[in-house]
Amino acid sequence: MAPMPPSRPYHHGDLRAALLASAERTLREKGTAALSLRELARDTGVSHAAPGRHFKDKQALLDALALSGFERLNQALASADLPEAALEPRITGLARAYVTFAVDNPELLELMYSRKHEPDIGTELATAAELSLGSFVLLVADAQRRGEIVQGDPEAVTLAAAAGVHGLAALATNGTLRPEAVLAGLDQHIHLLLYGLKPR
Amino acid sequence: MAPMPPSRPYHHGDLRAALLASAERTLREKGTAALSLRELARDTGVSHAAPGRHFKDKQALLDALALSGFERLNQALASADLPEAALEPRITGLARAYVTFAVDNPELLELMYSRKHEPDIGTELATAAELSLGSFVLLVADAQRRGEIVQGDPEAVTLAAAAGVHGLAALATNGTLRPEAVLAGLDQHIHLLLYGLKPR
DNA sequence: ACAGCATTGTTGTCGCCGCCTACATTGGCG
DNA sequence: CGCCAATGTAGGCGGCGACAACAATGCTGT
Repeated sequence: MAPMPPSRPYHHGDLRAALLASAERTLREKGTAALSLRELARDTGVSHAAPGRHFKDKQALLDALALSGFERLNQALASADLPEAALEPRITGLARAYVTFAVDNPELLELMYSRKHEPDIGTELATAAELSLGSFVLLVADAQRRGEIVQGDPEAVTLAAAAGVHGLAALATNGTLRPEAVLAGLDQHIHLLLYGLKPR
Repeated sequence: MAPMPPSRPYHHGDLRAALLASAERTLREKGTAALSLRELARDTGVSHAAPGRHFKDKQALLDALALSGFERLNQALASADLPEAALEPRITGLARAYVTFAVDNPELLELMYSRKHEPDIGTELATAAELSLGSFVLLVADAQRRGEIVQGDPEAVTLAAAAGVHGLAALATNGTLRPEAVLAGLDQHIHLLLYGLKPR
């Protein structure tokens, strides 16, 4: 019998993208710990060393995943922002977009914020991460200009908002809180953030 | 030549505790990823299978580490709480204790909140985690009784405070923010939390 | 005292992993 | 059209987690 002609050409065409797609699928289904380059290669139908041509090591693949995660998160935040809206609906929308992304991509979010990235891509990742905060920075700047928000160090004000939202996302993601409960209580949460815990 | 008599008796005495101590040291120095049962065994001077007698698998060891982490965190929070103090200094003290623990034990904190625990110890861990929130629950209850804090669903109010503090700790821990900067801005952060972002 | 047993530690092995090197195939450029 | 860089393959190395079979030890009941 003549050997079957290979159904797939020797060169894959876009192995890098295929690997990233498969990796993200595995990440979503079985978690970061279950991600192995060899299994990834098997799933993609290439040899166990092929991924090494596109990612110098496993961490490089994780970095690439994290980067694409930030890109999607930033896109989601940008789409959700309503620069013309009043403060409360605007920040609520941003927060909802952030928490929704977190709940939909818990493992990816953990990866994005895991403090173990290669130094070089680290700068690229840091840029993307700062861009995520960018929506909140803009919001605070606009609101301060309109007098809708307390004056004072914009960085501190932004941090207060971002930390609250990120903390909520983290607690919803790591199983401490039920994601639906967090999303359901989001409006109230933002209200408390804006009006404070002290009675007025 | 007669073989050297073993300097250490065949039975270690308290291998479990020794493993946990060594593991936490490694965790602090080289991170979770660098934790291997075999290296742990070597460092402790036992065979590579000995840890298996005390932890059924690697996850069981991680669970035990996380549990001890919660115990120390809860102790730190309990010590830092000043039930007689006014709201703002009291919550600031708690927040400082929480963030300080986070900054001093970043890898451990990540482990504590990693959503990958064995189901059985999971309940034990969940209990310990709820205990951590307990300090904040108490604080909110007291403050509501004294009228120092907004009325309404105590759970929502507690969550607002806890999410803010946890988010701050997370951002300080994962490299997004400089830990010193977070600790330095903590008083202001708590003030914003209490008085809100809206001008009064 | 001591036999029997559960506990705890050891040795050896299996399969999987990440990473490396040497080699094969391919596509593109001069 | 020939050469070279890019991309994929095959094989191997050391380390890992898990398991099984075996050995040393301490405990307990009589």
